[in-house]
Amino acid sequence: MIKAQLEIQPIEEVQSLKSRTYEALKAAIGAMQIYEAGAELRLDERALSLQFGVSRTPLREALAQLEQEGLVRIAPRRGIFIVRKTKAEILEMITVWAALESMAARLATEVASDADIAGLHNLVDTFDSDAIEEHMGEYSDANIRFHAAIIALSGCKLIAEITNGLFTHVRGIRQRTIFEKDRARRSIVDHKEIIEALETRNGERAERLVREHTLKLRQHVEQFVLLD
Amino acid sequence: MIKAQLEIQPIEEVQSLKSRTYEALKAAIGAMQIYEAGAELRLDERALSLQFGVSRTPLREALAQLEQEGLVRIAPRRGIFIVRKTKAEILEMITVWAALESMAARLATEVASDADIAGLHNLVDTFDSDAIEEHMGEYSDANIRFHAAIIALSGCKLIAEITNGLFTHVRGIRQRTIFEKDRARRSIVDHKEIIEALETRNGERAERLVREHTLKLRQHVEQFVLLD
DNA sequence: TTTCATTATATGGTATGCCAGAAACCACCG
DNA sequence: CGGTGGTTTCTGGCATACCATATAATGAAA
Repeated sequence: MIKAQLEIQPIEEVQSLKSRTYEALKAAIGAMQIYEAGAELRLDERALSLQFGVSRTPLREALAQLEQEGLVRIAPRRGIFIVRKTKAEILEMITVWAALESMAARLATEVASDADIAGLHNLVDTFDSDAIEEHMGEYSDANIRFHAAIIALSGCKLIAEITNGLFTHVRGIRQRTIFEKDRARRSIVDHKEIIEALETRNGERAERLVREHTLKLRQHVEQFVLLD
Repeated sequence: MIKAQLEIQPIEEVQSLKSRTYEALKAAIGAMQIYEAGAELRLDERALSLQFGVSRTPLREALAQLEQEGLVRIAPRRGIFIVRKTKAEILEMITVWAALESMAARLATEVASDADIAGLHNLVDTFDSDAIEEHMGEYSDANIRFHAAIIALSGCKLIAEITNGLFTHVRGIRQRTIFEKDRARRSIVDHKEIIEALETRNGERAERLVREHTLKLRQHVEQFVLLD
């Protein structure tokens, strides 16, 4: 079929330097191992301005946004510092995550289609075998995507937005978190139960399972992860 | 008891123009009836800069933060607009609120002191009488404070932070929301049940009651409040 | 040598000016 | 009278210069 229509391409929307700088900074901070001892947590406006090739004005606007988001702290005439979350704050984030994702699961039982729920199996069944410990990296990713999928199934954009924001902070911790073999295996069992609850449209149960699952993570972090 | 100690007052920390402008703008937007028909939603940088008596630079940084927070939308070379939340977005906010406050109630049963829980009675028992409809304004305030108190009792700063952020958006709606007589009365009954669940340290029940209570509000808004 | 005051410098805070794009306006032409 | 093209104006984006303060460096006095 020949297209007689003019190919309208979404116009090359060149974003503002502010937003591009914001994205770049956020990515850079995310990729940084800020919890390593001796990590350089200070940002230099002028140096960054040179590195990004933009003036200080859009850079500062981007920094103001990151400050609002809690990723950096701007100390007047002292410096700009990447924020290291305390363990207590991390635990609170996981708690909030538990609250939101469990609500998402409840919503999913009400609004998600059977097909969409069935799609969750792809993120779990793959790791059905006993050789979980050999695929820790992949499992970790699938784990993340599983939880993101439940949130997506709820159809609640706001929950997705907030948890995304939290993930930005927790991401750094996650890499330090070594999942013990039993945790990974138990996690898969949990996930299967969650899927079952969703499939049977059991909102109460889905909510409870998701909450308890995430609170297990909370307790694990509280007990075994060292910070500060 | 005479204080022999020097009274250390938190030094008059004159904040930056950026943060003061941020606060002022946020308050101004909050006080504005943005959902009135014909409300002026456009902000003019230069005009604001004159009104606040600051240059455009700190003003723009404040606006960047408000944009990050979702209160305004900055359209490049088009204008700066106060964001009007859609009804769907309001409903999502209430949903998130339900998730967070119910988790807060659960936490409160675990960590709050008996005395603090008992303090909740002050925010409910006052309106025990039948003449609720004559004190709608006060009840509305007490209602808000009741829910804020539960969140405070949880000890989770993050939940308080997020719900505060949501409140900024919902505040405008709240004034348009006319609580029917039955809703107010039923609300008080709910609150009493919630207090009882907290007092008996029944986490499951407290969580459920708070969730259902807030979801009632959600349904009410969905059904009766007109937006857009 | 240590300490404290002074000075220098570095760094974020703010003001200002210019630029580019979008919208409004207007005149010309069909 | 209506539409189209050009011009003006309005508005936010960005760069730059200067300012104020915190900190480092320095030197003089104890």
